[in-house]
Amino acid sequence: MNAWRDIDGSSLRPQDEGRTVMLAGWVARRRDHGGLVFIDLRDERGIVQLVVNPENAPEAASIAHETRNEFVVQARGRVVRRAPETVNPNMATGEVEVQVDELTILSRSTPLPFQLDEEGVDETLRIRYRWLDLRRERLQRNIRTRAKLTSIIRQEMERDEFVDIETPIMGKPTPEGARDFLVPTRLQPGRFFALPQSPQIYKQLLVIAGFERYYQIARCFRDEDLRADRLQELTQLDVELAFPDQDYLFSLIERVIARVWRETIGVELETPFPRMQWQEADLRYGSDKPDLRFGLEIQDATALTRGSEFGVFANAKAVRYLRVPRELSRGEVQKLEELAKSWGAKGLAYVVFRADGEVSSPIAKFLAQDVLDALREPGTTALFAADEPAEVSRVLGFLRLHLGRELELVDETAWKFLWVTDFPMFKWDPELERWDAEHHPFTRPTAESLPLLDTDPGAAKAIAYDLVGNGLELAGGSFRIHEPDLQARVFDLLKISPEEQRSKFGFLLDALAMGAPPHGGIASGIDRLSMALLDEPYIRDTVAFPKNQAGVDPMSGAPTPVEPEQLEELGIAVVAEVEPVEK
RNA sequence: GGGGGCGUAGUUCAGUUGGUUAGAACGCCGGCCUGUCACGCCGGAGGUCGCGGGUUCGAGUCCCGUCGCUCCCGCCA
Repeated sequence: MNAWRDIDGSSLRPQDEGRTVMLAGWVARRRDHGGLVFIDLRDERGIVQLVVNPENAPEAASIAHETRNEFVVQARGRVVRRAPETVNPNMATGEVEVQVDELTILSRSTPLPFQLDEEGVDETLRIRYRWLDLRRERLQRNIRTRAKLTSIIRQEMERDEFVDIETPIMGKPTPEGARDFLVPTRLQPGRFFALPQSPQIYKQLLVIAGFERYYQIARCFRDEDLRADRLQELTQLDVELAFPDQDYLFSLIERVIARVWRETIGVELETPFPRMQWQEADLRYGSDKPDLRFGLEIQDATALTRGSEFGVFANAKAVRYLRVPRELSRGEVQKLEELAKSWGAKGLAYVVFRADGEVSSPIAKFLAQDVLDALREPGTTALFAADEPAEVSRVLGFLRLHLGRELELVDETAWKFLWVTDFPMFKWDPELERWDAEHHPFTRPTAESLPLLDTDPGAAKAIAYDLVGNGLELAGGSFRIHEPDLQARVFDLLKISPEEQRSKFGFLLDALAMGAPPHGGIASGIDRLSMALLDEPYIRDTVAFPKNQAGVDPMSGAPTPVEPEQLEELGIAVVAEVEPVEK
């Protein structure tokens, strides 16, 4: 517990008895008793109790009945040591109280729209009155810890001589990736800047420009749907360096994270973090960000069920299963199947191996005895997905996470970090009938994968990596292509025409052609890192002024319609139906 | 774009198979008590049950629509 301090910054301690002090803060609680008024005064460091004789300070009595309102008062008084028997160890107020000689109300408060000690308050209300919500202890902790986090990041980055360089917020729309937020401009009516989804191209240009070690704590914007762990406006540590070395880059990030964990929450992380290739993560966990706080790994049964009479198994490219360490009821499995279907599964086959040796399953009769024997593990349920390998991975990956939570398999006390490496270069987009960059179009293929770009792009691997912590993607990066001809080949694969390449990335291609060193980097979402660090289920509570899930700020009302004159200047006509501007 | 959950007092919530005047706690207002600290005691104000429509003798409750919030899928290089 931090000590309460005098307005001059010195601490208040029992040995200060008799000292005259001046205090200012919020009234957290007040009571009156024995002709005295007791006020719990709160500042950012803690709570101290003021004892006021209303004869000395009539203002204290005037706030007598409003027990929850947040008055701001200033008080002058003497420090009094409290008799040990009068100190309630459960109470926030400590060994010291202040006998007040003079009390001034600096600021009054209306009744609050919600109480600060109440849980589960409607989020719209919390964001609308964010200045109140932020007074809560948990939010104070979150925002202050986040500040500590960015401070440590800067110290560590600068220790390794990375240079902090700002890049434009108003830039060029990006054809790949997320939807852009657009910014019109009066000087060029009808044209738009885009807010950066990341400073990707700028950071490459900076390294090409001779800043061999660049970093920035950058704002990024993506006009996509929000989630409990996703914001539209996010902050990331952005890092790029020339002549990159993956081991160095990993150790740099590990050093930052280990120090943050140690100095903010007192947790000693073991470094270096383990590494796992993407393919292994996909097979064992059905995810590129596996949560290693529990087992329940995906098992393969493709070969085993190849000759099965069960057509779904016999014909599927992949048959895999999760072994649930329980005998699930039919109702439970049905619920799981519905979930699996909502994730795109065609069905969910299951076999319950009862503790007594019995097998209960609608598909058991189609499975040969030796197959059942091979799978048998009494007291468990095997849940099967059979489909294309990618589909099976996806569905079982979701199912694994769901079961981990549902069956409380997750070790909530654990910190499980790992690097996922060797991502594929591309994934096939069946709708657009073209390859899509798994990471981004500037990602460097591994040397071994270069020949595959022509023969089998789907098998090509990238020098790309993610840092995963407790199932959250906490950082991601890659080495970049620094040869213009290789970059053009990758653009070709992504079906970006030469004309498009020129118009959209001409400046990058030009820069690559003028002596670009090998380079690469990493970016780490500060919001999500804070979320992991603080064990916050909602990323919004790591941000001082978040927007709601609809991307609206209930506090200011933004975004709002604008005056017709403003649109006129910008050369914009709005076709959406919106309420006119509120005056 | 799709699916789930929620919407009742300022706040958090309860509200039975549809049935008198819709409740509790906290907060707020008034009074009392008086070294209190989740203070206590007495009293009071406060509700378009999100909105619209329907079924019914009767709807907070059932049905349809709609809006808002939230969680998830898609999407997020």
